[in-house]
Amino acid sequence: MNRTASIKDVANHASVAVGTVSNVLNYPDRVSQRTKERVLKAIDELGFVRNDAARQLRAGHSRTVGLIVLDVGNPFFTSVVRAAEDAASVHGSAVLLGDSGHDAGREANYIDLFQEQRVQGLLISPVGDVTERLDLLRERGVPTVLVDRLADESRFSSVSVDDDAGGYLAARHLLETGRRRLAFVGGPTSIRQVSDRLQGAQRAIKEEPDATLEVLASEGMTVLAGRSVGNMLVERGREELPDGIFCANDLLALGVMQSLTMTHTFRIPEDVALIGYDDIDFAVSAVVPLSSIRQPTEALGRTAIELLTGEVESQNATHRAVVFTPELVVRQSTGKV
Amino acid sequence: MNRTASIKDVANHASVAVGTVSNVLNYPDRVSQRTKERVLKAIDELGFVRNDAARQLRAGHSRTVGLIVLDVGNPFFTSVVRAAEDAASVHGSAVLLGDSGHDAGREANYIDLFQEQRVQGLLISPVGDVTERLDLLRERGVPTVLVDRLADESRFSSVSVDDDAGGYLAARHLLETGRRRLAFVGGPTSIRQVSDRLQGAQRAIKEEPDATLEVLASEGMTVLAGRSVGNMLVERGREELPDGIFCANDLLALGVMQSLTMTHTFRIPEDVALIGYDDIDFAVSAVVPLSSIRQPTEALGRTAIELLTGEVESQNATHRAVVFTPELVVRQSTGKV
DNA sequence: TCGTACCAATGAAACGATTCAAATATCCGC
DNA sequence: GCGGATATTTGAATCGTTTCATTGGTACGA
Repeated sequence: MNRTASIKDVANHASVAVGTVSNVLNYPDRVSQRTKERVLKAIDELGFVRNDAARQLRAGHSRTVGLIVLDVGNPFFTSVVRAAEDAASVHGSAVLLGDSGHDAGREANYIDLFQEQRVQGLLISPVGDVTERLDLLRERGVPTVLVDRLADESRFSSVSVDDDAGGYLAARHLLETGRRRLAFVGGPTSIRQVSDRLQGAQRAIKEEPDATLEVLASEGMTVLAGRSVGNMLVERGREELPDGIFCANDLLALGVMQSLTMTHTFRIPEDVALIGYDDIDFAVSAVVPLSSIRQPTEALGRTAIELLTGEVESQNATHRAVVFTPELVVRQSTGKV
Repeated sequence: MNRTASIKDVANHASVAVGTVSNVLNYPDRVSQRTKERVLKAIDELGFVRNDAARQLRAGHSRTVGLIVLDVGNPFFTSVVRAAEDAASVHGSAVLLGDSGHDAGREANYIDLFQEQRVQGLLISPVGDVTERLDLLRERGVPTVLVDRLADESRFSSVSVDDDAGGYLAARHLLETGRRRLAFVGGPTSIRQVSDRLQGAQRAIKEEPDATLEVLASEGMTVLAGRSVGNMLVERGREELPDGIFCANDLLALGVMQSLTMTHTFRIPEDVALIGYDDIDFAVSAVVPLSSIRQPTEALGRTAIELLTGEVESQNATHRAVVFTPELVVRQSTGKV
């Protein structure tokens, strides 16, 4: 088997020194036209491909950035990943993607792997409290940016989305379309996102003296959990029904929608308005297109890379915690009555 | 800034030779207990982390495998990726993931990147016809396995799922539950998956003399496309309605289901049975839980890695095209009447 | 005491790229 | 045709690891 050609083989084949070949690759202007052509021809004929390991050994660092997310299957992260890849490629870096799947062990494996790869920096949506691990990384010169988690600015930079603001936005929208007896569906409240969104909603309610907010705890954040909450509402009957429902994510909202429409008891949005959170692809193609709160995932990914690049370039850059504000997407499910 | 410690620093700190440190790392049995302890202590104190670039430069190859998929957001691929990662880690390799997003340019970038990284091999779900590119790779000693595409066994190994068999399975199931006037929804037929699944369905129909299959072309494979087909069926009225519908994917099926149930004109499965394809997460939580055809994604990912590992180890292994058979998942939407 | 095994530890060479000081070639004006 | 400036090319040194032939020690039997 013919081992892949090295820069030395190219140099021999083109009858030049190895340094010249390297210059053709990295500083084409330093090389005369004639020589350049000869070298490029040799590269082509031998099918030469740079060996990144040697490059990076000499350079002392790689041109890659590590990114560890909780779940690549989650559209939220998929979108963040894509934006990060695009932003990184602008800086001439590639992204090494790791999926921890909410598993601290897998997460640790990726951190180790990325350290061995000498990534320039790490973007991580951490499973639990890994700040100690990350402190260690930082001491070793691997800057880290937390994704979708607010960080103590004295230690790390971070990019996150303001869930309280999102909750406010959703509730405020229901109020502005004339609803007064609101309900919040979500759970368990131990999930930070759930409690923050609820808190935002409560803040909006306080601004309207005649408005009320009832909290309906769900068992998880799935379609089925939403459906059982919905069934419960249907049994209550028209008198007791809220006129606006805010679900902590779109899956719950779709479940609630199924219960309400399936039994033909209530109409959306005439009898009750419904709004979700996350703006997943399905929201637009629900039976009644679902209003939702969209998170600026592209901005998250892009900004994460930019913060990281900043820290890579100047070692003692101060850290920044960037918080994005989500956006209201109005569809038929919260239409005016 | 204190540069990360090298094996040389560890050797000095522990007063041993570099070779000994290397042995502690790679062949612990060759080193005496006392020395091993001293070295490990030094490693710990200096926070030494292996430099993978140097390792791989010396070794001549990396311990990574490249995997390029069409869309990481697609649950099908997400699952394949996860299985591949797990299988690779058993072999002590890591997976570098690339998302081409159906874009030939991005795909080419990843191929280049992975080649520079000297991946051991490449798993790819190709955008178009990249067999020429891949032939080149093969010549340069980078074995390649095609994923979700049947390959000419004389050139490449591949793992794929038998869509014809899946189509047969779906139609056969409808027939076995007593349906006779079937409809196939899907399009455009230029998509191989669509035509294969249709072909399988037609095969099943031929086995039942009194059964018919009508083909309803859809504009794409989305929920909305399904809904417009569904609306068309509703307008036809009860006389003309098929009693079993097979949709080329679950999104279409969900759209059809919305149309039929939303108008309260027809009941599923009493008036018409409905089956989809892919068994996405949503299938189970549809208004009427959707029967579907599940593809063995874990087996795909695992087998892809195994085929690749085989080719990595013995250069001139013969190629194999492994075709998996999908599986029927019965839920309420095709219940017996 | 010597010879033979065997076990541990050593350290130079190699992997393939980049860098940079030094050597050489080319060009210009006179 | 020359001096000096500039442009091009050269090749040894370097990055951090693994490998492996060699050396140094220790134990044992004769």
